[in-house]
Amino acid sequence: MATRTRNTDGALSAERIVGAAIAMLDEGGESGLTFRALAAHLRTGAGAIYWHVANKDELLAAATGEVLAGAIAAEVAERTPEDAIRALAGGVFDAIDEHPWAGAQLSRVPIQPAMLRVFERLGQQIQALGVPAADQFTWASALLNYILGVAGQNAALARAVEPGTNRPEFLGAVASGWANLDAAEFPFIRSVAGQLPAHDDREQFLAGIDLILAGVTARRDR
Amino acid sequence: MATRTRNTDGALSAERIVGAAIAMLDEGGESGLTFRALAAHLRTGAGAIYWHVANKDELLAAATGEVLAGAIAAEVAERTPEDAIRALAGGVFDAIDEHPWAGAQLSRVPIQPAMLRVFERLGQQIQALGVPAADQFTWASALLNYILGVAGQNAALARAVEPGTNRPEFLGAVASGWANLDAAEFPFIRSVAGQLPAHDDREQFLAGIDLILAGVTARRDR
DNA sequence: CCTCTCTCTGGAACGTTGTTCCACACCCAG
DNA sequence: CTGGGTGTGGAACAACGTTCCAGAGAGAGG
Repeated sequence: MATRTRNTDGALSAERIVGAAIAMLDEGGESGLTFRALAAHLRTGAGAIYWHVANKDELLAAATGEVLAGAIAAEVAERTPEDAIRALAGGVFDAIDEHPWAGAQLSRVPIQPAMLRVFERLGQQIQALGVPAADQFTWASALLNYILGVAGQNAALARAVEPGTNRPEFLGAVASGWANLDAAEFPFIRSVAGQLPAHDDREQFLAGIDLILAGVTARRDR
Repeated sequence: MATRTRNTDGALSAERIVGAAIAMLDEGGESGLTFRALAAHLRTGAGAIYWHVANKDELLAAATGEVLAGAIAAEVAERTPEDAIRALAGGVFDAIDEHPWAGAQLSRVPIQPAMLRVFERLGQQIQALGVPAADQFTWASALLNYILGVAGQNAALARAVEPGTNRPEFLGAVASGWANLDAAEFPFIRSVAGQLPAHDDREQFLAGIDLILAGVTARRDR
């Protein structure tokens, strides 16, 4: 019944473990987080970590939730529902752009607590837009799935680029590959290859959000 | 210079390996494919497989490409561009719904050859819809990312449900969890929880496609 | 003050994985 | 007949997530 907290300064805790995990994931990517390296980084053993964290999946989920917390905490209550959705989606994008491993996690597991909050916010704004009740679930899910798709592709790109080259160099190589595809079979991809290296990911992501929002208002007013 | 093919009947080949890999992935999910089990299934050793396949990533990519080939081969040249996009997206959905592991692969790696063909088809129909040149790349990417997001979530759900329960039972449990969330914080999710167990994934996916297409025509005619 | 117990630690050990290595069989060209 | 390239399969390696366990440390109760 007594105070069972023995938290001295240097003690292990779930928070310290998650924090160290985030640091290692940011530095070494998804493959940079192992229990051995994490234990070494915390100057302890692998077994001690399991006292505070059930397994690696839970650790990844906690790290992703932590990284997304900032994007979710942002206030709304201002401007239009469209702007609120844009701000929320942009915040999520910034988080997964800064921590690509979190994007991979989001698109790999079913909806987890942090993303459930995002879904709730999206749904509330969809409701505020006056969408018929029968369409709210489907249209909010469309927004969520689009966000998750971008999250996964962002992480995939980050994983593919990391070796030695930098991003524009990598995209330039992909673009020249696209430009050399068969002209009869890939006319569209050849025509857009030039836009690939210079395009702004965040801007393109938000343009997709706007496209879906345009569909929402068009269908609602049908 | 001579015919260097020694292909007798029981010999190993990349095609046989990919075929066996697909069978094992379909039966045991993403964790059901190991080089040892694959070697045993093919009555050979793990080392022999590496003569025909570079590594596991390449094997997964080939298996995913094979599974998507049918969806890509479907003809177009009929009806409206909207219908062509719906048919293509529906074909991709059917493939990843039947082989969830392929959906996970698509959302985990950068665009690969099979998906590049899907992107090409999407872009051609976006062009056929009369979309301004400056928006074609972005809007086709929006469609692709939405498809990839659904692919990833489908795979995540399939991985979460497999233990012993079946799908409606699992979704019912998730829905009752949603219904018991805090009323003040999660009004939207509580209001849509009832739709979760009975909803049709394919129908909802195509409704999302329609939503984006509505945005395309609305923005185009702005 | 002693001792019991519960929390927490850290390193060894286990089983499995992807991958590499290598000795060896097979078969066609010379 | 014989050499070398093509293909095979099983042993071996390094790394991983996870489990196990002996024990340190501190507070509670006698």
